[in-house]
This record gives sequence, structure tokens and C-alpha cells, in this order.
Amino acid sequence: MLPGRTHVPHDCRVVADVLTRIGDKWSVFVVMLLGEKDCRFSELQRAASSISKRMLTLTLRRLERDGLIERTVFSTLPPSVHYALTPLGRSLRGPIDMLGHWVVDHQKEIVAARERFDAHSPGRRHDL
Amino acid sequence: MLPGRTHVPHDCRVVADVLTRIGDKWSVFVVMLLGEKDCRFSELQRAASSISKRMLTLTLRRLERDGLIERTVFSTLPPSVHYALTPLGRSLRGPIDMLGHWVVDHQKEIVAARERFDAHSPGRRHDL
DNA sequence: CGGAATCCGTAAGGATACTG
DNA sequence: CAGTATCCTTACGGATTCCG
Repeated sequence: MLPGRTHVPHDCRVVADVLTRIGDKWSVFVVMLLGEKDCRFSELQRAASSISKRMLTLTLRRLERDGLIERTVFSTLPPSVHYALTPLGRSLRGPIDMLGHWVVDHQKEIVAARERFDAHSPGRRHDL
Repeated sequence: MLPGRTHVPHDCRVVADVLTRIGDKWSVFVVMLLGEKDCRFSELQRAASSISKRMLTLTLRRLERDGLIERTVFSTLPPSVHYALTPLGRSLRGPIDMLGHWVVDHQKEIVAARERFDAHSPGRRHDL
């Protein structure tokens, strides 16, 4: 994978595992939001209007557990909780942005490929 | 996300969608394998020894549908099928490698963060 | 406000058996 | 060899309710 490094299948698996983690339904969205500015729980919920409270909580906990975001509780009344990227979380923004650029730059090709595939595909396919 | 670009929530969603696609359990693994050399179905299966035949087929079909890999059938006996990255698929190697480097470079921090979190976390948590 | 707990439907994914 | 078809179990994720 690195120029000059030989390919190590194990590394592929680690990469795939982490991709599966941050590639879940909401993690990237949250990291990108927090990359712009720190947010409270309710701000995140408004920004991602379709996320359920439960999934936002789960997403934030997992990101916190992986050391990507930091959670600060202000025991005011009513309470307020503050989320921010850690240095580790900020270091992820570069790679995420690279992927973001690639997607934006190639999404038309992907959509076109799908339409071609679906048009030429024989019969019905129930999955994919 | 781009320096000089303002943040567009919609782009985040597109990125998240594609990440969810290629962030599934096997896509990255397959793309990285094919990035090194074209492979037959059985070669891929041996390289990813724990993947089921069913999931390998599904993964390959989806990657083909998205225009990332090309499938070539040789109607010999027994038949042989050949998989290779398309130019679009090859263009994804850069971003994937960036992410790969990030994971390899930071996996110790991630593991450490998890252990810290799990150690300090009060009581039992059934999920995450 | 910021969750945690519960319930529930759907989809992901493995194992196995069969086929051209 | 390279799949397809089927079954079955688990995980994901939404909706709702309750709590400090």
C-alpha cells in the first residue's frame, strides 16, 4: 500500500475495520460538522435533522471511545454537553477530505456506471 | 471541506453514503488486492480466506456496478473469471491509501483510547 | 437538555447445498 | 470453477418512553 512497502493483508483488514467503523451511517457527518466548529448535542441533532437521538448518542459515544472527539459536560440547569474534535480527530480530517474530493469529483461517473449496469443487467436482481 | 470552499452539508451526506458503500466489510480489501494484481475469483477467495462465497460475489457485483472493477468471463471448462480495477477504480487507490496510512499511523492511539475509555467507563455497557 | 432503556422491523452476512 | 438459491441468526437503526 505504501510505495516501497510490500502489501500486508493484515493492514488491509485493519483499514477495512476502521473504514467500517467511520463508514457507518453518521460518523463522517459528525466529524465533518465538528471539524468546522464545536457543537452541543442539540446543535448536532438539528444539523443532522434525520438522525434519531439514539443513533446520535451511539455515534458520539463510539467516536469518543476511539479518541476522536471529546465530551464536556456542563452541569448547568438544564445541563449542556459540548463536543469537539481531539487532535487525533482533527488529524482524520485530511484523509476524509481526500475521500470527499474523490467522491465529489467522481460521483457522476459512479451514477452513470450504475445506470449502465442496471440497464444491461438481465432479468431481475433482488439485491445489490 | 475544501480550503476555500464553504461547507455543504449535502456533500457530507454524499461522502457518508459512498463511505458506507466502500466501507462495508470487504470492498476495501478487494480493491486493495486488485490494486496489486488482477485476480480470479478463487484467488480473491483464498486471499480473504474468511469471506464467504456469497459475500465475495455480492462485493464484486457492487463494485462492478459502481464502475470500479471489470469482470471478464472466459468460457473455458471449467470456467474462469477475471477481475481487474477500472481506471475509476484505480483512481480510488490514492484516497484509500491515504486513509490506510492514517489508520496504520494512528491505530495504536485508537486502541489506547479505547482501553482508557473502557477502563474508566462506569458499569457495564452492552453496546458500542 | 441530554441522554438511557425498551421494543421492534429490516437488512447484513454466514453456512450449506446445488448448478452450468 | 464460479457462481446461485435458500435458510437462519445477528446487528443496525428508528420510534417511543422515561429520567436527572
